[in-house]
Amino acid sequence: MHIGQAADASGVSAERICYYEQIDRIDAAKRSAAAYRVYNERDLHALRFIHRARQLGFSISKIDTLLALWRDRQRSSADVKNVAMTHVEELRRKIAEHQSMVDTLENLAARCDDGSRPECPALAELWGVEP
Amino acid sequence: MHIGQAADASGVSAERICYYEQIDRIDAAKRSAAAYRVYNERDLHALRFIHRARQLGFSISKIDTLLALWRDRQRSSADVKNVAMTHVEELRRKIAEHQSMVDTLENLAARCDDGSRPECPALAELWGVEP
DNA sequence: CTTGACCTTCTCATAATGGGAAGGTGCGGG
DNA sequence: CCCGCACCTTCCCATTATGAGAAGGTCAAG
Repeated sequence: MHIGQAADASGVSAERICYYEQIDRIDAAKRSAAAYRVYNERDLHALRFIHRARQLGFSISKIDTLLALWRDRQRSSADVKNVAMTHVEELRRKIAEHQSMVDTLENLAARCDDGSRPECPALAELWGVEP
Repeated sequence: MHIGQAADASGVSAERICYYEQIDRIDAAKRSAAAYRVYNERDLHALRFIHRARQLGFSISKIDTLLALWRDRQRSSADVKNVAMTHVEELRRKIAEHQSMVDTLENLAARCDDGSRPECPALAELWGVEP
């Protein structure tokens, strides 16, 4: 199986697969006589794992940790859970930040006239000039 | 006022100020005899505006739009509000994405044993192997 | 054999910032 | 008056994760 098929089957684009290989996030694929990368089912599993973890917002370096835990037969569930929960806390922090931006902006917008007069108290406030 | 003081007074680091100038986001500062950048109160206003807008999550290019609206005497409140509300929608979309990641991860984690046995259903599921 | 789809590597680009090197400047103290 | 330190200048590289493109090699079908 060549890289294009592996990309289609895993959801990870061919360019990304090359990139992951380049930064040693995945093992270098075996090569055909013509130096084409060749993938097997096991490789596909790794790619699908990475795809899924990216969807869940894990950074590439965290995925590295997760893959290491997976390879480590002595890994404990608690370790995995720790990584996941640390990540959840980061996500929650970002959510809170974004929510606070939304709140502030809606407050500003509520005071921004819908009409076409040029004065906009909200913009003025952003600008640092009280209306 | 030199760049360091402008940075302290505006909350925008000196490097960022140079960067914004470089990409034409702000007007090039006047220069002293020794080619030092010199800032006045008006410049500070612009920098503070940018700082505030960054805190609210606006991208640099959206800030460009906002600054253009500010400079445009014909601007309408509605235009400003549109930019802000489009941004709010983006923020909300990100919040929803992150929240859905959190939900998925907490579901997985709930099924991940706290103990030290090596099996972790959550990781296995990520890996694509049903437990 | 030709054609088109696919593969290779290398390079550049993105967004926004941090950091450093090499060199010039401003100013207060000795 | 000069020293030294803090500050400034420009230029360049690194980051994160990915997209895109060029120039060239390969495979398979017609």
